[in-house]
Amino acid sequence: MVKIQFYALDLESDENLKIYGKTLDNKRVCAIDKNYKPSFYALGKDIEKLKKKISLLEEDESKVTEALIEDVSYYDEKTKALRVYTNNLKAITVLAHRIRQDYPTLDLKETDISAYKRYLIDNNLTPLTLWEVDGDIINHHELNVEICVSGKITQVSDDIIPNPRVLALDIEVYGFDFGGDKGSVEPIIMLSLVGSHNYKKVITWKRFKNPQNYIEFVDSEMALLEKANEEILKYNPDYLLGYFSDGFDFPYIEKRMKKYKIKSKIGYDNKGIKIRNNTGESIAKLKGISHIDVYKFVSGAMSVPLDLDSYSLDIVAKELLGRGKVEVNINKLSESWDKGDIKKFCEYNLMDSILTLEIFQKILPNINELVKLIGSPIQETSRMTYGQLVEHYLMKRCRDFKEIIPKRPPRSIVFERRMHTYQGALVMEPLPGLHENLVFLDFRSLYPTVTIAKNISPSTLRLHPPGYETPEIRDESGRSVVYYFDKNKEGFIPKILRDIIQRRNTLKEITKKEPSPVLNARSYALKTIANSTYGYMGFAGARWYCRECSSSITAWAREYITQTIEDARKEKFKVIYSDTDSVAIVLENKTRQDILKFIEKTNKKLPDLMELELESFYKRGIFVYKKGELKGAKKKYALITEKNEIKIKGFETVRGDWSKIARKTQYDVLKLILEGTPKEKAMKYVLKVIDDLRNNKVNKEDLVIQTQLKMNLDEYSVIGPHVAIAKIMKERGFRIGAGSPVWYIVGEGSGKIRDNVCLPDECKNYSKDYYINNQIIPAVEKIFMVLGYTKEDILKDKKQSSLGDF
DNA sequence: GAGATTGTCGTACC
DNA sequence: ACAGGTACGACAATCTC
Repeated sequence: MVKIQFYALDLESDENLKIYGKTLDNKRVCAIDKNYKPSFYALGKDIEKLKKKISLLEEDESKVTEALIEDVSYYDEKTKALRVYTNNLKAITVLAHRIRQDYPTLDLKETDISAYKRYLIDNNLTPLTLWEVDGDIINHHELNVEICVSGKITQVSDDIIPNPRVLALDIEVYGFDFGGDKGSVEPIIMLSLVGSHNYKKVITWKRFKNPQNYIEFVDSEMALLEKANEEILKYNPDYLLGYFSDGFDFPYIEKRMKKYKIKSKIGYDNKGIKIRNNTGESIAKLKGISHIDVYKFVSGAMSVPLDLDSYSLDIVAKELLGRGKVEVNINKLSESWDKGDIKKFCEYNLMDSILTLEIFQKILPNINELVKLIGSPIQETSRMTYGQLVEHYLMKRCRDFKEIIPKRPPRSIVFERRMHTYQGALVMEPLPGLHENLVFLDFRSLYPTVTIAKNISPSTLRLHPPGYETPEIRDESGRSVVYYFDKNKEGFIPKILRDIIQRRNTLKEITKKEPSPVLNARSYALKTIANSTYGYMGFAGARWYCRECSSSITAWAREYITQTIEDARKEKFKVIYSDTDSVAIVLENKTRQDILKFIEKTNKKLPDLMELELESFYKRGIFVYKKGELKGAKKKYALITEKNEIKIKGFETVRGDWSKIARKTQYDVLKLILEGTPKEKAMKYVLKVIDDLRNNKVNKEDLVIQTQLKMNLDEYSVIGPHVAIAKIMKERGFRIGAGSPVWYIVGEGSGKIRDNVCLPDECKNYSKDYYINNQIIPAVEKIFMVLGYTKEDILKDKKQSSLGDF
C-alpha cells in the first residue's frame, strides 16, 4: 500500500477512471479510482416496483451492481429517483439502452454525461489541485509514467499546481502552405520550443553562419520532427502551448509525421497528439500533458474584457505584454530559406513561442480560476465558449442541491428552438446634437439582478397566477402573453446567481483593501458566468433552455428602464438616450446633487439586488443623425470626460472594417469638436486630408480595408468587395474559409467596387473618388451635420466630392 | 438605364 | 450549435418607370 500526492492534470475514462498528474517532485503519475461506481438515474412512478428487476439487470460484460431509491430534486421539484449503479464505465450506455426498451415508463437521466465529468461532479473534485491516491502500485508498462496506483482517491487541498512546467511551440512552413485543401505538402523548416523553466530552442535544417546559441541544426525535416519529439519528452511539460495550434501547428505536424511514419511518444500514453475533427474545427489533445491553444482561450473566454479587433498573436501580445512579434516579411521566408539567409526568421520563430508562453503566463490566473469554478480539466475549460462555461458550472452546482441534470436537447429540438426568437432590449432614439454636461446612469448587472428579483428559472415559470407577473410580452405571432414566476421558493438559476453575486461582492471587499490578481481573476470568472446566464437560457443548445425566461428577463428590463426614464423626466431631467440598462441625461440647470438624489430615490424603489448606479459625468457628448434621415442614430455617440478622455461608441472610428485614413480622420474631428475647437478648424482639417488623398500623399497601409469572411466562399449569394478579394487571395495561396481575415485597397477603375479591389502589394493606383466619397465624407458628414450644416448642404456637396462649400 | 428599394453582410452596442 | 437581441450602414441585386 502506498499514498501518493499529485496535482491532477488530466482525466480519462476508458475501462477505468484514470487520473494523470504530477507529484510535488515532478514525477508523472497515473491514479486509478477503483472505488468509483458509475451511475445514472431513473425517474418514474414505477421505480419502487422495478427496483428489484433493474438491480438484477445484466447484459454481456455490463451489469447493475446496485439500485437505490434516492431523494432528489428535478427542476426544483422534490421527488424519488432510482439511482442505478453499474460495474464499469461503458455499462451506462448498454444498460440505459436496455432499460429504455424494457421499461419505457421510466425516464432515464444523466446518461449523457461523460464518465469523468460525472466523476468530478459526484466527488466534488477540482482538477489542477492536489489530490491523493491511497492504494496499490500496479503495472504500467503501456504508460509513460513513473508510478501508477490503484486505490482510493481524495482531494487534499484547494491550492492549484504552483509552478507548472510549460512549453510553447511554434512552427514555420516552407512556401505559403496553410495546410488547407491541398493538404500540408510543404515541409516544416523550423520549430521553436520555449519553456517556462529556462529553456529555449529553435530546430532547423538549413545551416547558416554565426547561429544564435539557441539554434539546433539537424539534417532534414524528418530529423527536425524526431528532435522536437525528443526535446518535448525530455522537457517533461505539464502544459504544451501553441497559438492557433489546434487549427494549424499540431494538425500540420501530425500530417508531416505521418509522411515519415514517425510515431510520437509524447503524452502519458506514449501515443502522441491526437487530432479530433468535429464540425470543421480540429482539436489537438494529449494524454496527461494538457495542450492549450492560447488563441482559443484569448479569443474565447477572454474576448469580452480584451475586446480586440483581432486576436492575432501580434495584436494580443501588444495588448497584454506591450510588445509584438519580430518584424520580418514572412512572405519572404521561402526565398530566404533557399538562399540560406534565415537567421532573422529563426529569431522570429523563437519570439512567437516566447510571446505565446508569456501571454499564457499572464492569463494563467484567469484559466486557473475558471477551472476551479467550473471543475473541468484545463484542456477543456480553456476551449470552452461562454455557453459551455455556464452549462458546466450549472452541472457542477447541481450536486449541491441534489438536482438532476437536465438532458442535452437532441438535434431536432435544437433546430426547432432556433426557429423562434423573442424581443430583446429597449434602445431609445437619441437627441442628436453636441451636448454639454452629461451624465450616464446604469443598472448594475441588470439581467442577473432581474433574474434574481423576479425568481426567473425554468422551474418557477407558471402560465397562470399567482407569482411575479411579467409585463405584457408580444410573441412572434404578435399575440400578447404574460408569464408568472413562483414567489415562494427560489429557483435553481436565481439561487446560483445570487450566490455568485454575493461571492463577488465579498471578493471585491477584499481586493479593495488588498489588490490581488488571483482574486480579480476569480471575480472575473464569476462575472463571466453571471452575465452569460441570461443568454444561455435563450440558447437553443442549452440543457436549461427557457425562452420564456429569457423573454421575461428582457421584458422586465424594458419596463425598469422605461420607468426610470419616465421618473427622470417627471423630475425635469433631460433624458437624451438609453440603451438596455443605461440612461444619458443632459444636466442643463440640474446639479450633480440632484442626480445623486434621483439615484438614491430610484434605488429605494428597486427590489432585491437591483441597483441604479452613477456611471460617469461627461464634459461634452455628441450624438448624430442616422444617415440621410432626421432621426438620431442609435448606438453611435462620442463623449469626453472631465479628464479629457475620449470615449467613442459605434462610430466608424471603432469599426475594424473601415480604412485607417477614414477612422483617424473621424477620430480627430470628434476629438477637436469634443474639446471645444471651432467647427471651422475641424473642417479645415478634413479638407487637408482630402487634399492629401487627391495628391497621392497617403500611405497605402492607411487605405487598407480589413474584414472577415463569415462563411465559406461558395456560400455567398452576394459578391461584395470582401468576397471578391477573398477569391483573389485564395488564388495567391492564402487559406480562405469561414473566419479568414481578408484585406484590400480599392483601386482605380470603372464598374462595381468589387471589380476594383486589389491586394495592397499589387495595387497600382488607389481610387481617389472612392476614398473621398465612400470613406472620408461618410465618416465626417454626420458629425458636421449636427453642428448646424443642413442635410441638403451635405448631400449636394457629396456629389461634388467636396466639402469646400461648407 | 438611372434612381429607388430590398436584401445580404459585417461589425458594433449592451 | 457551441449565450441573446438591437442597430447601422455599405454594397449588390432587384425593381420601377
